[in-house]
Amino acid sequence: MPPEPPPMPADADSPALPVGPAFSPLYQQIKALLVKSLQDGEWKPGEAIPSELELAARFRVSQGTVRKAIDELATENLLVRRQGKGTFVATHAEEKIQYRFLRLTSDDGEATGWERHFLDCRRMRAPAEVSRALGLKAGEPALLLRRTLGREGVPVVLDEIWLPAGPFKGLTAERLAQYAGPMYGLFETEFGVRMIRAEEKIRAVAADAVSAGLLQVAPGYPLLSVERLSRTYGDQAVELRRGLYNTASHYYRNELS
Amino acid sequence: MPPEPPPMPADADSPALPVGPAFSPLYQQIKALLVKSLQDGEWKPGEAIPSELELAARFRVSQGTVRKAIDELATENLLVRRQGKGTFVATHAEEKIQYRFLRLTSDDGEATGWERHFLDCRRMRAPAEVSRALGLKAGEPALLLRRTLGREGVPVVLDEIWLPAGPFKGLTAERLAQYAGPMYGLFETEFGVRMIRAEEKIRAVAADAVSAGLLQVAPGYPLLSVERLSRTYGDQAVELRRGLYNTASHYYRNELS
DNA sequence: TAGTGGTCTAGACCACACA
DNA sequence: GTGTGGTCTAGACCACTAC
Repeated sequence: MPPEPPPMPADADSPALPVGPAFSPLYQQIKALLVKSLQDGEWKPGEAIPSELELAARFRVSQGTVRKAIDELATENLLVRRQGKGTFVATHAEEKIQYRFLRLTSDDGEATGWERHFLDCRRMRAPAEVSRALGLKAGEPALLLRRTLGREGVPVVLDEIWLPAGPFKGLTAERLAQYAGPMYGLFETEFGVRMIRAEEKIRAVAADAVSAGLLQVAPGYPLLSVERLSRTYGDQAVELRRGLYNTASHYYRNELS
Repeated sequence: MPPEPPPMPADADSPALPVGPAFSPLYQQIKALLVKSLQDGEWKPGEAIPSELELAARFRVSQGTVRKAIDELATENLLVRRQGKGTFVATHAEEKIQYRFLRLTSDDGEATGWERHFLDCRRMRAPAEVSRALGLKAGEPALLLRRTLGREGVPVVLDEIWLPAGPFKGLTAERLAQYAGPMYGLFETEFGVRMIRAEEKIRAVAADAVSAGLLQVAPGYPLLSVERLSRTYGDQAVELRRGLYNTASHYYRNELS
């Protein structure tokens, strides 16, 4: 559906409304069309999208307009540009930097990978708070997954992960254990769910008995509580996760500007 | 100093070096010139910089090239664009959103301001760790400032702030107390030090006796420890701060993508 | 050599703010 | 109305990658 060649504001259909004119630049419309193609699976994670000139021809706009749309999608990490090669759909699998969303760094800047250990994966009724966050209907089932991440035999992270049962039908701890690479990579390739962005709420809490046992610390030990709500295209929430981090030899890094 | 009008790569001066050609796009050079003008104080925080056309004429490049340079500085929060009005130097003072770098949010989304209380401001020899972070020479003096931020009479944040004594000569707790607005605003207007970006390292810790007293919690209570290194132009570190946050009814928010 | 993204230009017109 | 930033176009050339 090519938009009108002359860049006109979407014309007001109702003359005396108090709301704004809802003007939308062409490149924003192109951007929305690109997101729709991503959402519809026209291009899959890791694949190249058509070249800028092809897209310009398809949408009947100039290359510069397509470029601006892609630029924004690239800064939002939906796309990745590679000079001389093309523009690619971002992916959590096959990435050099694994665990794109995990902001935990070791005090000594070592780069060894994480030792993963899946505890269990149960299907159950979601608590009201989880249902609300994930937009589930009352009584709709969810999956509760627990796992740890460790370094040199010592557990550092304990994650409790809530997922809507529908899109993740067939997910088991065994399946996760045998998949090499980050969890979000498996979600992409096996369930077609792509994590685009997330919000985290961070607090300091005292370890309860269960968490203390799993993280090998004393009850009451201060832990970082990281509550993450992850979203896919269209800002739809698809994961609620609560991580407990032992920050004795790791820290959560953040950059401000 | 206008760069060469023909956009040529800075020509290789050493033919057989294994290093790259150090090609730098024109708009990056313009960007560097703009940063230099900011650093030299040609335009002060809150002021407007010249229009894009003026800058294009000054640097002998097209408006589009200036635009791209400004775009990047705007996304880095060094400049703020306001359609129809101009482009302005970012400031911590006179901002609608005060405390630009404080990522602490109340559980109920209330927007009441912070109650500030300055405890003391002492000039002293900086510990080695602080000297290293701030790039001070051995024995060079520093200021140690302590303060709390509270809501409804309850302290929530305890900050311990290290500053190089030189640039902040004359800073006292009294002066801070009588200044309305965020501390970084005063740093800008009174000392010409502008905080541009910062890195934070976040951990969970147990309250020690002193902190517990000041934050009105029991010793051992879990607190969020936020260590912030703030930088000014040229990535020079100018502040090392350690905040202890009571996250009983507040959380540190972060967005991932 | 061909194809991709990256840079740069020049000019037109639009949306917004302010006097 | 004038000046500002914002959008859009068309075309040229450069840098990088792969064949």
